[in-house]
Amino acid sequence: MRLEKSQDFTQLFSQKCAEHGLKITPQRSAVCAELMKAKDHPTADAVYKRVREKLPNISFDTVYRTLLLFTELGIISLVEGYGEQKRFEPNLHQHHHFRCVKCRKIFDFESDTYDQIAVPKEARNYGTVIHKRVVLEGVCARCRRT
Amino acid sequence: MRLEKSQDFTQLFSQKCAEHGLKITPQRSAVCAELMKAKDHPTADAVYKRVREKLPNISFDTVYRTLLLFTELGIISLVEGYGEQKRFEPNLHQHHHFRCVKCRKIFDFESDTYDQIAVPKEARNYGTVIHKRVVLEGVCARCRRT
DNA sequence: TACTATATAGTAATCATTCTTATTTGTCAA
DNA sequence: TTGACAAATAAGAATGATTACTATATAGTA
Repeated sequence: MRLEKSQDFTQLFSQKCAEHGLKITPQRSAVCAELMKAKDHPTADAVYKRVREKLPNISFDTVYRTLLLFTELGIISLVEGYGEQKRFEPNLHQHHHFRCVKCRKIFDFESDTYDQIAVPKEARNYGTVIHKRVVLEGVCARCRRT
Repeated sequence: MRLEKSQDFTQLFSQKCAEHGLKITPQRSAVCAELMKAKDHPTADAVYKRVREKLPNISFDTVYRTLLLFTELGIISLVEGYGEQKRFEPNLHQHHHFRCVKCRKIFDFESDTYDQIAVPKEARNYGTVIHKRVVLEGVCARCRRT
């Protein structure tokens, strides 16, 4: 059975805090509550603006730290790639990416199967697709060894 | 027939410069030459360090501008996502992304077909896959209208 | 309630990116 | 080949996101 989002969050939040001996503060609860409502992929600044409606004195830093903490705890995640330096892609041929989450290296690979998969109707409704890529995240062989 | 990479670049570079009335400078040629050799997905700083071996007086700014220019011209591209503010993902269920290249909005969608596609052998050799996501880039319906 | 480790606010530092300006340099036409 | 000029460059400053620091406040617990 799939839990409701609000249950997911509240449950995960208290569970993870307990597990890691973290305090449940009004700031953390407020950030948690906003994430629960979020239907988008907010930046730290966006979350800060929303939370401030409830807790006008909260600092940006606290929101930011809390978001990173929640990411560590697995309550939320980071959208792949964002928040790092620009990276340039000299390979213009259609290909896909394996990204190492440890060393941040990106490996290219080609796959006819991936190239051929159709764009689902739901996605087509969002707009015109220019480019399609499969992004795999994981730990590369080299990082796995160390 | 697939062109050699060096042909791609040199050809594209002169062609695009001519098309757009851009000057062929030693700096641009040097950046172009480095990209031609690159087998990775370098940051601007990495390209700068490499180019400086040939042109010790080149400024970081010039390398940076040149990379962005080449991206505009379609000689290279940007790896999707990198170089922007962190974005947090409150949706933990397996899903995929449609990203609008204009307004930068990200739309989630679910797809059993996408979930089920196997990881190709080549990619498995790179390391252990933790997460798999299809990233579609395009122009969303709202941006298309304006 | 009092204690203590943890968390917070406020601010400063860092890093990537972008902008500004004075100078230099390709390109093209004479 | 030379001169004119638009375009490009170097150097450094400005901006914006992120991270670090520190004194104060607070949640959790005995």
